[in-house]
Amino acid sequence: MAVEAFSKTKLMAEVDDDDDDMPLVFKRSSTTSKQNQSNSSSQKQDGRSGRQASDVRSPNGQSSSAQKVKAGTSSKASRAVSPFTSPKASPSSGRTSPAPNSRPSASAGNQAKDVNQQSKIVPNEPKQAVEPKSEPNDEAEDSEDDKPLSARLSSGLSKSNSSHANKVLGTSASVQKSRPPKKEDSDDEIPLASRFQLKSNAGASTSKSSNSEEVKPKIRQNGLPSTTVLSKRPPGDVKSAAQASVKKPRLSDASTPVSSKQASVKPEKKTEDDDDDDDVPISQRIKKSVASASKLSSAKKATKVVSSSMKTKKKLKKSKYSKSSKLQPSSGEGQKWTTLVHNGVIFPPPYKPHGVKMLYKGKPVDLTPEQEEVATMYAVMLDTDYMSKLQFKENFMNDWRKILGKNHVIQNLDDCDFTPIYEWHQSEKEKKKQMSTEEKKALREEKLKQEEKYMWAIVDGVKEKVGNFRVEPPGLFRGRGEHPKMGKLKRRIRPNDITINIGKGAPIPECPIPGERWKEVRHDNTVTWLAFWNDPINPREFKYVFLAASSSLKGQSDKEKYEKARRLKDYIEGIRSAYTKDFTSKDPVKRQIAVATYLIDKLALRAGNEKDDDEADTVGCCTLKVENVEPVPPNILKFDFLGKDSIRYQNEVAVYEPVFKAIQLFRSGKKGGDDLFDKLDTSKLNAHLKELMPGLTAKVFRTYNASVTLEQQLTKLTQGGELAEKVAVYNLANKEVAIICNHQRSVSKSHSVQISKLNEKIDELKALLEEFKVDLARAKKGKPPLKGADGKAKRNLAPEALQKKIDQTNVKIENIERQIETKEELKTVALGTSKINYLDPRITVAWCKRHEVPIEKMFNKSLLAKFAWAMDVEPSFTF
DNA sequence: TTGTTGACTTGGTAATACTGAA
DNA sequence: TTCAGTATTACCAAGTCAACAA
Repeated sequence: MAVEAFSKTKLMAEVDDDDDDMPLVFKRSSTTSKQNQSNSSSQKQDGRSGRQASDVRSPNGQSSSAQKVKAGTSSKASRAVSPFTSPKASPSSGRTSPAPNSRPSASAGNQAKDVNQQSKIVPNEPKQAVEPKSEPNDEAEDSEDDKPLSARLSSGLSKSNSSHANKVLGTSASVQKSRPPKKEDSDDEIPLASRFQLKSNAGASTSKSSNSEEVKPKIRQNGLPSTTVLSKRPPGDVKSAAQASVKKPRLSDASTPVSSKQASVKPEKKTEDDDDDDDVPISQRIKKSVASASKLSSAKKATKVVSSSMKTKKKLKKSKYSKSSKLQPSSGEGQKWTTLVHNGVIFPPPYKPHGVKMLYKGKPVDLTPEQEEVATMYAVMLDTDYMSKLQFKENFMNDWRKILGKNHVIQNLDDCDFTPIYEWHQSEKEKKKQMSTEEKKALREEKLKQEEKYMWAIVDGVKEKVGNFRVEPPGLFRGRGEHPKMGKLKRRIRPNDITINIGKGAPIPECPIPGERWKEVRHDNTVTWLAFWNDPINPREFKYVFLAASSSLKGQSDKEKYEKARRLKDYIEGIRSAYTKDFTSKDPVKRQIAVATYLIDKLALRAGNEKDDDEADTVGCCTLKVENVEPVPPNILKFDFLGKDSIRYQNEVAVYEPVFKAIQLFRSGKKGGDDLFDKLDTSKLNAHLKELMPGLTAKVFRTYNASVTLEQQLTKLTQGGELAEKVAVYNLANKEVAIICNHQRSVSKSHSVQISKLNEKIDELKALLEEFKVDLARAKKGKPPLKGADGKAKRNLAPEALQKKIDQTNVKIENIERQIETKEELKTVALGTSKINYLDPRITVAWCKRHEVPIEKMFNKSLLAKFAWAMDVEPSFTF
């Protein structure tokens, strides 16, 4: 609901009126529709124990050590079922052994195995790469739990469409020069993952919606066109926002006008591959490949439209909107807001000493409140996996020692016993849990009362939720993977660490700690943060306070992200043709760029920025090490590395021969820890991508592939039926995306218990079933039923009634079995991440509208708020 | 040209809230 | 009403990427 324009001097608390209880959705309902219309060597191969709890995510809760067991331990390797691979596989490629224990005794299909077990692909005929030979999928029924997520995707798919699943991981553009891709054949818009199964559905999607936003001026929610976004000012720079407007525009920004040089022609359809034109920039080559002059002219037209729209913007600014009494957002270049009012941040309460004494060499020790606070931070982590990490303990002790002082009795962590504090903490937790509902409610209300004023900001007169208004409390740094700084003390943040960003003329938030003051107050309207402080663990980095995901600012940027990914669809064919050609380029840089782009496109790998020594040793595409990619002749690449958050990525893919050879070449003469792409980094790669499409960066491919996959899966799998079936279809499609993106989660602690319980239920039902069968046989002979297990006599039922009971019990058993199956399948797959970050919500909304599925079934309250901008999309929308 | 910095997005897990069966 | 299982939210770590500085 829109909030009236608000006096800057008014206190925030005053506007926290009734509408607080209103749903956050459609806050600016009057304008949302407008929006929619417009617009290393040290990386151990085996010891990847990075994660806490289940460092290397095991699907069955087994420890990472179990996963260290490598090739040859698996009795039966899983089949090549990667979305990008052929299902044809040979045995014994398993890198890790299946879980030796803790498996539920479910049916074979449900049995949990090691998620990291490898899949293997049998090569295709290189020249027939697009249509490789179909191979029998003789082990398709195998459990998939032991496969990497990426390898699991197409197992289900291959069952339905094995011939497609047999494709080599490749570009849709044929590698054969003489065979230009035919439009009707081309499924370039679809990631390979989806293409395997979706080809048959080509054309099934509805017509593209009228969302041709690229050529329209971007409209902000207030109806004003936004203008080119400029660079941001570093926090250290205290220049005014006005000064910021002289900075050069960001090339990547979607709103940046396309320069004539940059405006790469949409490479819709290629005629024939030219001769080797390695020396010609790819963008030029794409242009060259454009089939007709008409397309060229249309591209020019598009550029013109963009520029004319820019003119329109200027006109609008001058005529209509500049007269407004209130400055409009986007009225300045790079400007994110015009007025910004908020109340700053809330600090965690000061430490309250508990007085519980820890033991040192068996004796209680007196600690000062400060020393006790740090000891408590450690004590509360006694039941975590960090306790098994030497680095954590060492870092903790080093920092604690500084607080204890040189001559303190405590000298050695091994002699410390934190159990009394741990137990005190547990009992406090328990007490809290035992509180009555009323007490809990009262506490909640008290907290809300204290925090209420920090929860909201007024941005350009509209009340918006603030995301993280609470300052991070002190604690021990919980770095993921083998983070070198884990266990270090994250000191308490004070007001004089914090820089506030607020509108000029807005009341400066009162510092909540008496006698202290903010470090700095700025009025920078080119950024969206409300406050920041330096990260105590890595002082060169910052912690920001932003608006919540439901805010218009975030929504706008979200929408731009998806629109950019959507634009990639128009360029993808040319991009794929271009990199395919460069696989064999004489220029080693071009060759590396081509192969890297291919991997990013096909495997949804992250870009892979360089990392410092004081960070966990993880990699992305550009930082892959030689040891992370093993070529297995004739054309298999075996990937094994730790990606973001130290999550292991394992996959085996069949690739085109030129890619395979290129990888072999990149590896030659290098050691395991050397960079595979030694002539490449993310900035070079992204600079190259921008030549192909304005604003294109590596991460756009992830969004693109995820959204395309979702759409294609939904199209393919939706077959009507009950609501529950449709929901299941959506979740299945969501799962495919999560697998492509390698979104893993650790198996919940209660998973095996839950499975056991379900199995017990099945056993009970089966026993019952047997009884019914006996009774039925007797009833048919006119005999009474036998006594029940409890010894009591049973009712004499007619054979028909007994048959009905048998049928009902069978249905119950089937349902539970399905439940087990779903639980097993999803136990290591995180569906939420892709939904929040990668799937264009308009695909979901449009699908829901087409199939009469309530959107609430797909999006929870916060997602509905986050995606408010997508809610009025036409049912015919296609990505 | 390369390295650094700043701003923002992405991502998994712990904590908390909710829900339905016993 | 309790409790277990599930869903949601909060938290904060860890990425990406563009601008800027050297």
